[in-house]
Amino acid sequence: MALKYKAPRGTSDLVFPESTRISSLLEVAARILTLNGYQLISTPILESTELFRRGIGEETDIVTKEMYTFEDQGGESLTLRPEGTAPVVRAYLEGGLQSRGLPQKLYYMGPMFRRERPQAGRYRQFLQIGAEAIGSRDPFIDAEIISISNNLFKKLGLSHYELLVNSVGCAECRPGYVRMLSGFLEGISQQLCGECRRRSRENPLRVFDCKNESCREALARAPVIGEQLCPACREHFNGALRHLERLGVAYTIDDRLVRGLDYYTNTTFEFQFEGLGSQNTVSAGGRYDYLTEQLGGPETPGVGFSLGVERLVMAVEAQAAFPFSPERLDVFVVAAPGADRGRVLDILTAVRAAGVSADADFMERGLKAQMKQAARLEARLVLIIGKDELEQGEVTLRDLDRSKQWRVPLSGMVAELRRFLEDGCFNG
RNA sequence: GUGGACGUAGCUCAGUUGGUUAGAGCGCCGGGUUGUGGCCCCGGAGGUCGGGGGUUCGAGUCCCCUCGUUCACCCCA
Repeated sequence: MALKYKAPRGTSDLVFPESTRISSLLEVAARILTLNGYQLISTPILESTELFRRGIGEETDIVTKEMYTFEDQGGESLTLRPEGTAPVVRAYLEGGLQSRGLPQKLYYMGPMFRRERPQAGRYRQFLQIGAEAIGSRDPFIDAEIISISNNLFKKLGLSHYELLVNSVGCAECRPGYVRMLSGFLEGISQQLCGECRRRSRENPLRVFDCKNESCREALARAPVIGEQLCPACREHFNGALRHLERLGVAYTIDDRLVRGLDYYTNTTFEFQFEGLGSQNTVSAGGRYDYLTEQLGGPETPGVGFSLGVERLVMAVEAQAAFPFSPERLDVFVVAAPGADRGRVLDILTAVRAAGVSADADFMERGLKAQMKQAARLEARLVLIIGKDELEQGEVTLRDLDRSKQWRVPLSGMVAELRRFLEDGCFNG
């Protein structure tokens, strides 16, 4: 209990069976992504600090107080990645991926790091699955990006969630809107909570996140971005919505939906779930048409999403029985009196070589304890070898689920194992 | 960064108005005579009661500090 070493705050160890659940979730996600033409990209967990400062925005919470930043021995400032989009765009530029043709459709899975106070659904190291489509401005690809999360949720049997979408405009229309909103906020500042007054100055769009009743009332008549979009943005947004409808993805327009990262333009979206506590966004993202330039590249549009795997797991646990069962051990080899360890090793090796998973006792336990171990591991079969079997050139197989056992000649052992594991019964 | 709740065996928890060697269930290890798991019975290992300080003849029980966990705010995946 008073252990000296513990996992750092906000991090955790993933052990069986959670570890296998996560890996099958990742597999399902990868399949869907691949099905949609996205290819895996893996970028370093470490990037130059400047990449995030420029990419995410100097004034964002992430950059100002949540990054794990340090100087390495050479005096270079590095940061544990707090998100995946900026690194992927950096890799796109650095690797000259545009020469492979556009759009580049890339996905990633891996840990992200943010130094926040942990709570339900929020960790300092967390897993994200994300995808980026770089090079296309077509609203169809916005819809595709959004539908991928939706497909994954459906595949996992999830239903109690809501997709919120909005458009935050572009360099043409957003500044005008922000000025209008600021003006409005000044007028009603008396009615706002201290927190909202601070936000009015620093990041006006965020006032819409306030849960305070009186603030919400005061904001009821606030100008809304949807009404201030320039014609191009309006058309783009409508296009994305039409495509979503065609894809059968249900959405709700939330004209107060604002995302925290500076790079978003046009389409933004969030999938919110019931029953997850206060961190209920499982997947979110949007378009970022200026990010590439921001990072020193040519003007290139892009759109993407990122999905919190731990939150996804919470959603699955809250709503559905987990749709995947872990793979069982096929065979546990038990040494009965008369069989030495060499024999066990020979059989183990032969069975494994045949592609059948197998394990055995490594604690020098007695027969009974070995049986117990086999049961604990939920092996489908126990293979017993002892004096009798050796004398007759056979092995005993025992079906733990049905408590039935039978003998087969050593020469036909592998074939019988395969037959049993396929048919699931002892008598073919 | 702010606030609330909680910290007793690997896990879930008991622990009476502060009183002698700190308990249960589950789990783990072993046994219940010949080579067989799950049920049952018996036995065993395992705790500086998160840590430090204080009050007291005496503290798991009271007080202070500290660390940690957790939930919420903030923010976000």
